[in-house]
Amino acid sequence: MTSLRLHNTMSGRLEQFVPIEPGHVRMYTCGPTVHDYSHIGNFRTFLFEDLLRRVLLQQGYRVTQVMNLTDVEDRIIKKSAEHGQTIDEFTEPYIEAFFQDLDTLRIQRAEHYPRATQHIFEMVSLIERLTENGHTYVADGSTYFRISSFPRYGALAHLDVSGLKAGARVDVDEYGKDDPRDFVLWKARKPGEQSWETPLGTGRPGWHIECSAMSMQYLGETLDIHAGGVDLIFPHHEDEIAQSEGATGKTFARYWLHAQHLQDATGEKMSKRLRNFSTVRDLLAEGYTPRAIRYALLTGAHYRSPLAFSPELLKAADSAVKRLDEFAVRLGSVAADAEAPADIRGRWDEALKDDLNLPAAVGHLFEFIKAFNPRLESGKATAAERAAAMAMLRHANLILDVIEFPGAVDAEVERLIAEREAARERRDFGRADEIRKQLLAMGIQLDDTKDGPRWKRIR
RNA sequence: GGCGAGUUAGCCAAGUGGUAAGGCAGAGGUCUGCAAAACCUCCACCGCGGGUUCGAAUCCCGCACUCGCCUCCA
Repeated sequence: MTSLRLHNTMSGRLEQFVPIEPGHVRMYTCGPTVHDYSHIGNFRTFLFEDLLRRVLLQQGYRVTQVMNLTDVEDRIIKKSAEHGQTIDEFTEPYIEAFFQDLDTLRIQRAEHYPRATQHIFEMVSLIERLTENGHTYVADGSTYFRISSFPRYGALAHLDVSGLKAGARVDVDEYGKDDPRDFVLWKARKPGEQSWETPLGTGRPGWHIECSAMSMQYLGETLDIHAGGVDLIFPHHEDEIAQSEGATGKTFARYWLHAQHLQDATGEKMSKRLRNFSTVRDLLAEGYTPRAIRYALLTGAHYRSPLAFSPELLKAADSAVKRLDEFAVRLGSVAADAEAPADIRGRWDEALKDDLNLPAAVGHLFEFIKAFNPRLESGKATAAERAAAMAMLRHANLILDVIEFPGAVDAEVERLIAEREAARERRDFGRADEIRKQLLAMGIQLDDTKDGPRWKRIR
């Protein structure tokens, strides 16, 4: 029995996970910028966070998760203006779509989904604290964070920021920073932009400050876990650390977890800019099932490895998921109160506790199924063994959430199957085939086995 | 240029010292009125070259290639 180990970006290694408050995990997960539909690359990260959440819950922790909705930001300002809409009018459909997609992929809801626009005051307060601590300066009506006032800057990304001088890749600033590496906390209003009147002046918050302000409001000044995609490590999370710790003097987050990117089939990062992405909606329209998408993104690779997304991956996922369904069907109806076999359950749990190694866990699960099948086939499996196997399947499904277990017996279906068996008995195969077709139309696939007919729902 | 990750079968992928999990696809087989499904079996010289070791996919050195970050980005 070992405890949960997680890879901490800050240390660059696996660490035992121990929350500040025993039994309770406070975690902050960076959410979507709602200027468009999130693509499946975004959802890979959200699925990784769902995996993390479920494993923590299964470990017996109470979890308080916060996921922000970034609803004020350059692209949103620009697009809403183009559409002649307020920020809220513009973002609302995308926020709705985001929650729909979460449901489609069976991603568990976080406890809080704070919106940036509803926490302007908290952000302003935080900036004021930073000013009191001497970390800020004002230029052209905008407030900036002075990197040089925070020596630890660069620790998370393991970047030597002294080399990050104004050079090839550091943007020529549009507002007038003292040092190109500094980042904006509060942006002065520009003509035509939606803005807020605050003690800092009329304007809007910079991108990074919302996460610091909202995480602290809902979770306190030190978080157990902060998670997101790898691309957020720098500068976003680095800036969050500077802002938060610059204000509080306390460690901002104890464990930093980052999911690797989803790539397109050619191995390039999936991104809005490259236009090489699909949305959940696209894939559904192409006929892929939600659970195939979920399974593919969740088990296709360990969360810290890049994953190349392709139709083959989805098809493989679809087949694998159906094989899990099939196993459940073959187990038949069993007692519901059984316990999973200790060995397979142990291997499954151990894999997950080893930095959420779901691909390995799934490997163990299929190994178990493979070994169990011959016993089912030969009829040697006892009722107790079948019940235990079913318990294992249900245990795994607490994480996977893709298996469709056989439903309750349907009287009409049973009647038709009996009628078909009678027809087959008298060798009236025309009638038998007719009934099989009728059942198929009802979404029931009938398979004849040597132990008699077996049916399952499809779709 | 700096930092980091990676290179395992047709595809995806686990595996950090004891002679390669698993999934998908493929081939063969069993079953079957037909069909479908299911089940079984088979399918890897672990990027290349050195080295350490009784023993290396796993450790060390070198090389090649890929990807990411260093700028908005899950």
